[in-house]
Amino acid sequence: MQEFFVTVDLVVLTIREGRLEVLVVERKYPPFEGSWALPGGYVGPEEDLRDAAYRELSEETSIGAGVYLEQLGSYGAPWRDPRGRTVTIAWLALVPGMAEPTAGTDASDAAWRSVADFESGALPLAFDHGEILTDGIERARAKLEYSPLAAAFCPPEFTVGQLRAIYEAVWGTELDPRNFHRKVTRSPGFLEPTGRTSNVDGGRPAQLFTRGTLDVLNPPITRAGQL
Amino acid sequence: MQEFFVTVDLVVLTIREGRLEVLVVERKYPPFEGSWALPGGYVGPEEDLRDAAYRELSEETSIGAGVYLEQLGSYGAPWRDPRGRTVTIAWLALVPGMAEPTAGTDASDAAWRSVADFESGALPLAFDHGEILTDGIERARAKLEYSPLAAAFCPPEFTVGQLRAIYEAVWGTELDPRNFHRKVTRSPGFLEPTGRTSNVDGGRPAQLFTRGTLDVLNPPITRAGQL
DNA sequence: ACAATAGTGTCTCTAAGACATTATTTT
DNA sequence: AAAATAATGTCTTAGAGACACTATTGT
Repeated sequence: MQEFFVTVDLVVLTIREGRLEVLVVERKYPPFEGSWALPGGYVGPEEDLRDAAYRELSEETSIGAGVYLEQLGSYGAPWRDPRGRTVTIAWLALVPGMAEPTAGTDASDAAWRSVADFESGALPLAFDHGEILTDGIERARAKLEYSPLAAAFCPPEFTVGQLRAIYEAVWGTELDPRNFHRKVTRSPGFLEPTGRTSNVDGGRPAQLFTRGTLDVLNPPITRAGQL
Repeated sequence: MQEFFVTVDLVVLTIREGRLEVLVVERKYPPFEGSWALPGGYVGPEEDLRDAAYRELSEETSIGAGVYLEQLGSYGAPWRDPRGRTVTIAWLALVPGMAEPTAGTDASDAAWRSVADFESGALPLAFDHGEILTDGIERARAKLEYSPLAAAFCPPEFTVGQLRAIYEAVWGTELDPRNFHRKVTRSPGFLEPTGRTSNVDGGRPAQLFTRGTLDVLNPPITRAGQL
């Protein structure tokens, strides 16, 4: 009965300057020395999988509790790691835009890179991390449709305009501000008004909201068929 | 660096006599001797995860190629298996109703049991397989909404009535036959008419269809708000 | 004839998409 | 004043849900 190494790898996405970005680390030792890879590491002897993912996330960013973290899937092709038979459990984390990566404690320098660069081929990744990242991006894009998850990219209080910017960055589309406003404000439980306002973007001050308690958006926000 | 055992476990669902059923095996050795469990087993030294899942499925049922098989998730709580630190990759398989379980080649007797029994607590499962099955059932229910996956439960040619019975069995609801007919026949790519008809259920002969090429149903079939 | 199931059509209502208009701020 | 963004309202249309009605079989 074969024994395996088990790791967790993280697809950490954020929005910075209106772009969807991913956290990558530079590998300092072989294999793939000098390449970019997803952050991750070995699961501890008595550590739960989610705890391992959360620990790796804490080590690479300044992100604390309350981060959105969901399991993405497992990858275990026989030769995916030349050091030995390794199965990795990939996790998807969505973090607010102001999160800063931590300079590498464990043999890595972490940096935000744009997802557009990855998708154009300008950011090759070590191991099968390209496949994992592709799956993570698609998961995030799909989830925005039927869940209020976009708020996970936002600070605790945010405006409808900021929320719309999240959708536009993740989907790479433009959404009608008026229809979007109607949709999210009239979906009960999506947003909770705080009564406060913000005017950081110029123009009329916008109402500030916090995340509501809704967890499934029905009917969904569709990304097909709008320009 | 800890080494782990890695297994695959299968949530195999089917529809028999209008009921949603799950394939379970009786454990013949400790731990959990005599209990029911999900079918599964160890991943081979040079075996891909999907191949391992497919191999276990073939060993337990008469199902051949073309079965729908998707990864459900990984479960790796430290003490989930008393024999040692084990991570399992769970897979969801949907098989047509006539599939028969194979009497246990590897220390198990396989049987179909109704999901209703499981959900009422009448079918306790070994290890954390109850949690895995709960997740698998929910995944199947959710996927029927926005994918043409229900056809995976059907024989190669089927009627709209048979397809509707799948939805009703999986969701435990009743659907309006006329609205359902309109929905599935007017979703381009969902169904391909064969020109043939069937009248096994009495009444007017029904058109036979095969699965179409569609893979995402937009707009979805909703399970909320209909009786 | 009657029961059963298949299939079509019609009506209402919700919500998406397109877009006009007003409101409130900064420059 | 002009530009920018927020917020509300109107119109059209697609599609869900409810349900009447016709079609074609077996008993």
